[in-house]
Amino acid sequence: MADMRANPDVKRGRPRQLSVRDAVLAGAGQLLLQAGTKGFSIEGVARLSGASKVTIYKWWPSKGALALDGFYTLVSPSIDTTLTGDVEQDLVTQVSAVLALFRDTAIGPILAGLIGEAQRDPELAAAIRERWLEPRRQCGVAIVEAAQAAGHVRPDLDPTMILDQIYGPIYLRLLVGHAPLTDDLAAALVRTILSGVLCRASDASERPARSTHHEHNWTRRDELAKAPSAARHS
Amino acid sequence: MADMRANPDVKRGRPRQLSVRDAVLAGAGQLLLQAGTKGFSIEGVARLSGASKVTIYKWWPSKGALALDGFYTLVSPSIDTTLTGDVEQDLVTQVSAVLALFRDTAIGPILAGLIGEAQRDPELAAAIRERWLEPRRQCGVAIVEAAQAAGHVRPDLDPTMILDQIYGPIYLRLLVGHAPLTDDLAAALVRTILSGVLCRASDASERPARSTHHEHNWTRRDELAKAPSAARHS
Amino acid sequence: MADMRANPDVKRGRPRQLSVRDAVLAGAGQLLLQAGTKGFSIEGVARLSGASKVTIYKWWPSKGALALDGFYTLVSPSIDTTLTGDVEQDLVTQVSAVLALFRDTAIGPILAGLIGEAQRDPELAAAIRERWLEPRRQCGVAIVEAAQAAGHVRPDLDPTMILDQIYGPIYLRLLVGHAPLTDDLAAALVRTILSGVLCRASDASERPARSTHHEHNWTRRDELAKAPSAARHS
Amino acid sequence: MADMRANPDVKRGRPRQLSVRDAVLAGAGQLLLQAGTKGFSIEGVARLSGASKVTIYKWWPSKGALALDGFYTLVSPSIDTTLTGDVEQDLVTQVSAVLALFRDTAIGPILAGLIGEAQRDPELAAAIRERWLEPRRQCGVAIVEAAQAAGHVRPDLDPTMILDQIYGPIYLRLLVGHAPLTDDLAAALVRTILSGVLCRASDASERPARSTHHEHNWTRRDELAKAPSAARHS
DNA sequence: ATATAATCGAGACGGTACGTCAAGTCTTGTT
DNA sequence: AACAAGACTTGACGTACCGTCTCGATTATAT
Repeated sequence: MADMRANPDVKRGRPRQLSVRDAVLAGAGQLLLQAGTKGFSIEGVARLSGASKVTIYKWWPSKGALALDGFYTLVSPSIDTTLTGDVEQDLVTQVSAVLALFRDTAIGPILAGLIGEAQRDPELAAAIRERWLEPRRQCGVAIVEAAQAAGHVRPDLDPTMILDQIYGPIYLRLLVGHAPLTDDLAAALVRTILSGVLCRASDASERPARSTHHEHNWTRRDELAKAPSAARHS
Repeated sequence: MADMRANPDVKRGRPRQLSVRDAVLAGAGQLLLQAGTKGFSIEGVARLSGASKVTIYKWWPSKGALALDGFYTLVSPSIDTTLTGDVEQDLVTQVSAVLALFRDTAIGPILAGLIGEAQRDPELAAAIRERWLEPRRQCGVAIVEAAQAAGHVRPDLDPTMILDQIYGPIYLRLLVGHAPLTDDLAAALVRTILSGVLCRASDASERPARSTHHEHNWTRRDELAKAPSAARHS
Repeated sequence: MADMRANPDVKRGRPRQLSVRDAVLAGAGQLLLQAGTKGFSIEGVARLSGASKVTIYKWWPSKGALALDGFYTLVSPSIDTTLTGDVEQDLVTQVSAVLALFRDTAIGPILAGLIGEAQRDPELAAAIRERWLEPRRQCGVAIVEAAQAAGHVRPDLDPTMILDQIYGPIYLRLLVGHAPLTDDLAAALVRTILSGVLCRASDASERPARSTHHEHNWTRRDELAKAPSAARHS
Repeated sequence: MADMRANPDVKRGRPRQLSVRDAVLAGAGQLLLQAGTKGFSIEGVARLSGASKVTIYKWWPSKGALALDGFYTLVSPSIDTTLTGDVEQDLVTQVSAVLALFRDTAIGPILAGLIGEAQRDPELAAAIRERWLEPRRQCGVAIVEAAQAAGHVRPDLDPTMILDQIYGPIYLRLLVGHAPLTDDLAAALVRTILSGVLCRASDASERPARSTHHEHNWTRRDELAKAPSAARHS
C-alpha cells in the first residue's frame, strides 16, 4: 500500500492533536464502563471527552470502531504466557487468563456487547476478529501445533477447531448466559477436549477390544473424580 | 402463567382479536427476513401488519420479545430426532440439523442478530435461553446421559459442558464469523470431543511413547482421513 | 381541492394538541423578538416552546414558514382603515399605519429579515407575498380604483404600479437603510406620486400656459399641469 | 483608509500575493453564479480558489464582504450615461440600464440575495449602500437636481425621495417578486412620478366630454389600450 | 549570510444547527 | 375492552459550515 500523495513525507497542515485522540478514547472507555454497549453513543463520547462530534467522525469511521478502540483502553491487549511445553498446562493457563478477564472485570459484558453490536456492523465484526480474537487464538494454535509436532496431539486435527471447542463454550456462556463462567471451567474444558469423553471401561465390556495392550491414555488426569456438577444452571 | 386479575372468568370488553396477533407475528417474521435484526423496528412491523403501535406494545413487552416471536414464525421449533442409541451418531444427527438450519436458511444470521440484541435486552436473553437454547440442549443432554448410563461416556463429566463444547464452536462461528460453518463440522466436532485429542498408545508404534502404564484405548479414530483443515478462514 | 382520503369527515387518531401549536408560535415570536431573524432557529424555538423538533418539522414545512407564523403572533394582521373617499387622505392614513409599524415596533427589522430570508427560500417569498403584501395592497388598490372610478385618478394607470411607487421606497429604506423612515414620509410619498414632480411654472415658460393664477401648484389637484407630451409613446 | 502602522513605509515580510486575491475573487464570483447567495460559503470559495480559509479570513472581514467583492467581479460598476438634459429621457435611460441588468443577467437574484444577507450583516448592508446604491443614485440625483435648477422640477422636493419612488418599486419587485420587471417598467415609473397620477383639467379640452357635469372627464377608462394588467402576478 | 517577519496552504478542532429516524407514551374515536 | 390512527417527547444519528487554531513552506526586507 504505497502512499499515493505527492509528498508523503512532507507533513502539511496542523498536526493531529493527540490529546484529543486520547481524550476521546478515554471517554469512550469510560462510557463503555458506565453505560455499557447499550448506552454507548458518539454524542455521549463527545460530551464526556470534550471533543466535537465532527472530530470523532473524522477519525473513527463508525460507532463500532470507536467502541472497539474504547474497549482497548480498558483492556491491555497483552497475551504474555510463558509456555512450559505441556499442552494441557499451557492451554489452561491461557484460557484461564481469558476467563478471569471475563469473570472478574467489566470487560466480559462489554465484549459481549461488542460482539452483539457486530451482528449489525460487519466492519466491527471484522475488527473484533482481527484485533481481539485472532491474536489470542494464535497463542493457542502455537501451543497445539507444538504439541502436534511433539507427538502429543493427533496431527490430523485442525488446531483451529480444537481451540473453538475450548473457547466456544466460554463465549457461548458469555453471550447467552445459560451457564456460569466458573473458575474451574478452563481446566475442565481443556481436559475434556484433550482426553475425550468416551469410557475406557465401556469399550472393554461392550466392544471387541481393538487392541488390548495399550497403557497410556491421558497422561496426567488420572483422578478426574470430583464432579464439576456446579456447572449446572437453572 | 395464570391470569392474575380479580375476576379471571368475567371477560368484559371486546375480546382480543387473534387475527391481529397473527398479522403482527407474520409482519415481524417478514420484516426479519427482509431487513434482518438491524432493520427490525416496531414501527416497521406496525406498518407491515396494519396493526397500531399501541397494540403491539400492549401484547409484547419489548422489541426483542416481538422479534423472537417473529423469529418463531420462521422456524418451526420442532426437534424431532429418532435416537439410535449410538452416542456419536445421535449427536451428529442432531448437531447436523442445527448446522443445516444455520447454513442453509436465513435464520442463522437472524438468530445471531437476536443473540446480539440480547446483549442489550436481558429479557430477550432469557427468552432465547428458555425458548431456543434449552429445548435443543435437552435432547443433547438426554443422549449424553443415556450414553453415560450405558457406560459409554465417562460418568464424571457434566453433559452440559460436553454439549457446550459441541455447540459452542458453532455459535461462535455464527456470531463472529472467524471460520465457516462447513458441512462436516458437526461430525468433526462430535468425534473430537468424544475421542479427545491426545495421541493414543497405539501411536506408540509410530511415535515414542511417553508413558506406558495404562490401558484404555478408544479405537475408532484411525480413519479420520478427510482433513477438516478447510475450516480455516480469512 | 377536494380531500382525497377515504373518509375525510371522520377524524381519526389523537387530535392535534393546540397548546403545542400555540407554544411553538409563541416561542417563534419570542425568539424573533429576542434574536431577530439571524438568531432564529428551529432548535431555538423547540427549546423555548418546549416542543420537540420533530413536531415542529411535522407542522411547518420549513424554517421560513415557522418564522412567518411566528411573525404573525407579533403583528395582528388587522388592516382596518375607514375610508373617507379622499384618495390622498386615505392613502396617507394607510401608508402611515404601515410606516408607524415599521418605525415604532420591532417588526420592521423582523419583516426585513424575513424578506431577506425569502431570498433563499422561494416558498417563504410566496408566503410573504400572499399573506403580508397582498392583503395590504388590496386596500391600497381599492382606494386607487375608487379614485379612478370617481375620476380623480387617471384611469390608464395600473394601480399596482402606483402602490409600488408609494410602498417601494418604504421597503427599500427598510431593507437597505440608505434613508430613514421619517414620520412625514407617508404624506410626502403620497403627495408626490399624486401630483407628480414637474413644475407647472416650467410649463408656462415653455408651453402655452394652461392656467396662470396659481400661487402654489400641487396643494390640490384641481387644475394640474399637463404632462409633457414627449412622455407619450407607444 | 490610511495605513495605521508605526512605519507604514517600511514593508517587511513576504508581500501579499495578488494572484491569491484574484483567485479568491474569481472563485467567489463563480460560486455566486453557480450556487447563488444561498450556496455561497467561505469554504466553497476556498475550495474553488485553492486559497486557504485562513487567508480569506485575513483579507475579508466577513462572508458578506467576500460575497460583495465577488459580486463586483461579475458586474462592472460602470454607470456611464450620457445625459441629454431632458429629465425624463435621462432618467429612463439610467433606470432602464439597471432594469436590464436585473432582468437579463444573473445578477438580479444575486443582488437580491446580497440584500437579503445584509439583513443579518450590518456591515454588508453599509457596503451595499456605499458601493452599489449610492453611486447609482448620485447620477439620478444629478439629473433631478439639474432639472430642478432648470426649473423643470419642483424645487421643494427631495431628489432622494423622487429616486426612491422610481427605484423603490424595482427593488421591491426584485426582492419580493409580487410583480415582474417588465421592459416598459422604467418608462412607466419615470413618467408617472414626473406627471403624477391625478387627472388633469386639460384633458377636458382634448377629449370629447362623455359627461359634462363633472370636472373630470374619463368616466371609465375607455381605451386602456395596452393593458398594464399583465403586471399582476400570481 | 542571516535574522526577522509576513504570506500562504493544509488541515485540526469546538461549536451550532440542520433534517431525519425510531422508541415509547399519550389521546382520540370506532368497533 | 380492543384496536387504528396519529400526536407528542426524547435521544441520537450523520453532515455542513462557521471561525479559530496550529503547523510547515515560502518570500521578502533588514541587519
